[in-house]
Amino acid sequence: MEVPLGGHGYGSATQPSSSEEELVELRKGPWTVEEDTLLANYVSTHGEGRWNSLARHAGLKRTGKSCRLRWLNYLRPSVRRGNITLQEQLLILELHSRWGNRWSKIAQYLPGRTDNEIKNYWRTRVQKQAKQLKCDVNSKQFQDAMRFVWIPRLIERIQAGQPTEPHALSKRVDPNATPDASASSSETSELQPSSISEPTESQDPQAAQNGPGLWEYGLDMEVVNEEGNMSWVGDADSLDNLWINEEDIRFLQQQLYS
DNA sequence: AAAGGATACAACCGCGGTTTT
DNA sequence: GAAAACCGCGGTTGTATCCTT
Repeated sequence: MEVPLGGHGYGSATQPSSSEEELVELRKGPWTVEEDTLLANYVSTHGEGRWNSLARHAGLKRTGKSCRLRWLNYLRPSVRRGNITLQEQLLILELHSRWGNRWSKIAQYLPGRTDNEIKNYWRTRVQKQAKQLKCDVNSKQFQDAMRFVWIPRLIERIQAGQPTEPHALSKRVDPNATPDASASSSETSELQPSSISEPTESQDPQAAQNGPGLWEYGLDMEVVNEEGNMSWVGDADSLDNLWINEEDIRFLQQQLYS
């Protein structure tokens, strides 16, 4: 499948801005099988790095940046394929709460997953939830919703689908929560309702119309006030116990990659 | 079955930091 | 020490595919 230069809406081919070599039309857009083969063969022989010269010596009419991205996000043998598992979702949520959009740093904790993949996951899944709640993904209320609802539910489902020895994680899960029937599937990328609490009238009816959001996942908190702020049931100290710590992260990584 | 919308993912761009010349 | 080149990161966009109406 040959892709014409400048195709696929990525703009026309560009010229190297600072090269003293003859002007070469650079390709953009999707990579062809031939290009992938060239790149993979070259890297396997000469190793990674020095991407600009690599691109030239490999005979690729691509920028070094493009080659690097293609290798790291797609061709590299260690790239992990398939759905983001529950454990990985949990790690992403947890680590993002600590570091924000430091995708490459987060990716370090998920071997085989690329920063691009994690970033895409965040945008498509997590930001969707925030949108449904009609709040900013970085807002306090959404952070709290993740921290006190989403993450505990994920832990719950991981535990339910993993009949192993109880771990410290389980202590942090809401004891009143009931594992849902679909919890054994680790491939499901969408959260399933477990102990469902119906949205109240004071919650956004539009959000309820838009399908299951965090409200449907057993949100154990008080209603939204006039300012759109949520106040939580329970004191902060007890809720802090729901948070997972470094040990938990190591545990999850062991579960994932052992 | 077709059209339109939503979703997932690959790839580009700009920018800032680091290394090399 | 300065300039150029390189590298990596995060944000954004385009498109193929799936889903809904």
